[in-house]
Amino acid sequence: MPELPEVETTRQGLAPHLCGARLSKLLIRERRLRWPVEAQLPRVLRGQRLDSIGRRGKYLIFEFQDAAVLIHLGMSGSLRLVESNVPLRRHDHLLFDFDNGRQMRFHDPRRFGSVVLTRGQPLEHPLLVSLGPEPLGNHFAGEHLYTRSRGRTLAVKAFLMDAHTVAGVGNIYANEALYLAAIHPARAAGRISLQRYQRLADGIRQVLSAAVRQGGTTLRDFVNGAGEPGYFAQHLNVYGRATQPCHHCHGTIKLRNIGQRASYYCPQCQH
DNA sequence: ACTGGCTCCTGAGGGC
DNA sequence: TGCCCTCAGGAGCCAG
Repeated sequence: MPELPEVETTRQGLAPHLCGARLSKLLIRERRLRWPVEAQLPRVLRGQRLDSIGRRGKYLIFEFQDAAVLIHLGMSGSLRLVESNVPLRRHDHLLFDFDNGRQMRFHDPRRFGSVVLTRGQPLEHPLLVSLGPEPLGNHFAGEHLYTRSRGRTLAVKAFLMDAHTVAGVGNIYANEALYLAAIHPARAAGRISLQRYQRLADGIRQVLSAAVRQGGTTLRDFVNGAGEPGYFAQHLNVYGRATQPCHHCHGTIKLRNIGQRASYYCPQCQH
């Protein structure tokens, strides 16, 4: 499942090979993604130079001269650079050919991902404009979490995973950050002190930046732009470790559903 | 304004 | 061994 570190890993892998190149051809093989891929996409982008690849939360922003493309990887999506003579795989839905000979393939078995065209300021697009702060940016701190959570009764883990609270913190890293901050995932968001939220913000930064350094977490099939896996899985403290011993207290890691999502935690360490 | 539930989809994995 | 069934999971959307 691509989360922020996997998306950032993808961005860093693609940018050096594609920025500055012109899109020579775009083939849409399957337009039924989260939203139907706009039929005009190839016509609008053809011949345009790719100026940059940015990221906002889990959205990648491909900025061309006169338009931008927002790509979300959903939970099974990936973008890979290949030689154009590499055989197509099932679920290779979009093929982007660039004039430097590179081809980028959007692959997504479950089709929860999206490829959206925007002609205006990408950051003002409805999908991006109301996102919370970037967790690895300069404006993210415990004060923000504390202020936003006053009066809220939902579980802190669901609060964290809401992209309007903070952008890009998904299930794996929400579990890990709450463990680092010793906060129980089911605790009501509005009943956590400023001091504990500061510790949580630190935990989020810590776990996300470590995962970016490791090239992301490969659980099942995540690969970067070159088709390589990430190595953060071996640093996970709780995610996927139900019934195994806590690294801190040696108690047993528990699994339970919170907000319809698998939540892993140490009942002894987290309150 | 919040909150929880539904929805899209496929492949992995468990049960028999 | 192989088939069938269940279900996870991001996040937009909607109803209460």
